[in-house]
Amino acid sequence: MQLRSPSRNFKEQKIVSVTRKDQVYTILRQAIISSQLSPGETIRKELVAAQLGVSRTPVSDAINRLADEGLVEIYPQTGTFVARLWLDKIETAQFVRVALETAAIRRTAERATPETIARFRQNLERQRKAADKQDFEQFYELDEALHDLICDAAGLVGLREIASKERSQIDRVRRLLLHYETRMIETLAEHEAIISAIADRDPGKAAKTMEAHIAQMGKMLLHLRDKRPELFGS
Amino acid sequence: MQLRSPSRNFKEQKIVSVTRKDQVYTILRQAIISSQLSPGETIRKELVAAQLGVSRTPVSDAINRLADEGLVEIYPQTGTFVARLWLDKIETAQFVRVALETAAIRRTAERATPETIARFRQNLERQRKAADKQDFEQFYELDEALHDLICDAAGLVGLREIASKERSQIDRVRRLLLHYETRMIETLAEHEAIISAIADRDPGKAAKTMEAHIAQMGKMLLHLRDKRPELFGS
DNA sequence: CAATAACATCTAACATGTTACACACCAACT
DNA sequence: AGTTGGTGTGTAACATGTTAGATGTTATTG
Repeated sequence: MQLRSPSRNFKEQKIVSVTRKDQVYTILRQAIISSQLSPGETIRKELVAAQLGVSRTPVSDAINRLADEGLVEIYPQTGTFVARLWLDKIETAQFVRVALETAAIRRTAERATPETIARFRQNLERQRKAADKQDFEQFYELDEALHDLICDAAGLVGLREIASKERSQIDRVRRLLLHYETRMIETLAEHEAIISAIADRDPGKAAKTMEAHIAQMGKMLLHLRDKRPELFGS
Repeated sequence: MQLRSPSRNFKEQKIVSVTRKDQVYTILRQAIISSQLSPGETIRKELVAAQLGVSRTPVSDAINRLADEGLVEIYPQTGTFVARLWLDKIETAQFVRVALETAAIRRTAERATPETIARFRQNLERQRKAADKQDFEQFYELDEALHDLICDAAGLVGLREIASKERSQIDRVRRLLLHYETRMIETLAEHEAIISAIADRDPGKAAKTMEAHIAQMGKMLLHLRDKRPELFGS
């Protein structure tokens, strides 16, 4: 009857309520990005619900969110599938990624403290070790951590989440291109260029490297499409 | 029993299935951005469902999506509210907007045909007329249409949707700042600068204008916060 | 009288039942 | 044989019932 005063009264800060749908979302997202679930594969909500011991509702909610993110394709009254790879969408995601990241780097370069840069370098150090050991999993974990660090260093609330979401397509593609083992070295070189650029306060330099890197990735994607066309759409 | 072959068989192109949740989403989003629903206001799912003649399910789905978009705040087991204005989040949204838009403009400038530019100018023409008539509604409609045109001209699939989503916060703020009637003229000037920059293939020029514009908007937001603090969070 | 604990109330989260529709399959017809 | 139309099946979309928890209020206790 009496409406509660609009939220001024309660916790202003976002409560990190981990609901079931959040958990399901996290699990499925991880499975998709890590390619445990392959592009094109059917997702059976009911089965997922049973396996996770929840009802269909939180599963549907999680999948809706993943559909927004472009990680699953929902065909009404027909089925839900792990999103296939669409070259044009990947291109767009690359574009958005570069746009956001160069802007973030520009901003970070202006305000990075020595401690921040030290943290970057520490991350790079560990990346190098992971690359030496050919530890893909560890490498990509550090890779994402570095991107998060850069976003955080830009000092913009919520930027990390936005960037992470827009990157999800690309994160997935990267995992699929893992076996092209030269990638890690190249990626590492790119990261070093980015960090140098920040240290030197010359972000334009980093952008150049990124562009070249992406062109390279495009080529490998075409190669992958020849080998495994079933992963691709269109 | 037999799983249908994973989607290779059916329509590859996105089916524009307008489900109820899509409709509810569109209606609510429009209401929020146009400030028919004020920041901080309570949203009663059940009431909305009754008013629209649907069940609670599509309403919940739509609201979840709006929460992802940052247009509503959901407090579990407590209530759902039209998102209040958070200056730091608006700052982030501005950052993302500028990053995406300058990148898009840069790309568009490289590939814009005379026809595309003519379409831009036609839009500007109509904006000027709307500004003369003080027709806010029409003006902002054209404004959004121009941004869409620029995104489309960049030739990247899905970029328009991404940009539009990330802009929603800002679109809402703009409407709230409508009464500062000088805005339309300023916005129009900004748009003219952008289009000139594209025509001259000098996107750097447009970025400068945008920055100034945003600084101006920040000042007005602080003013609004003094006058109507209930619209703001934090 | 202040602090606190029990309670009532309202809501989102969750569970489950129902419906409508897209697609596949097969039969009939040209 | 290729095309068309009817039918069955499985799924997402939708409806509705139930549960858990957050908050405001009131009672209780020191």
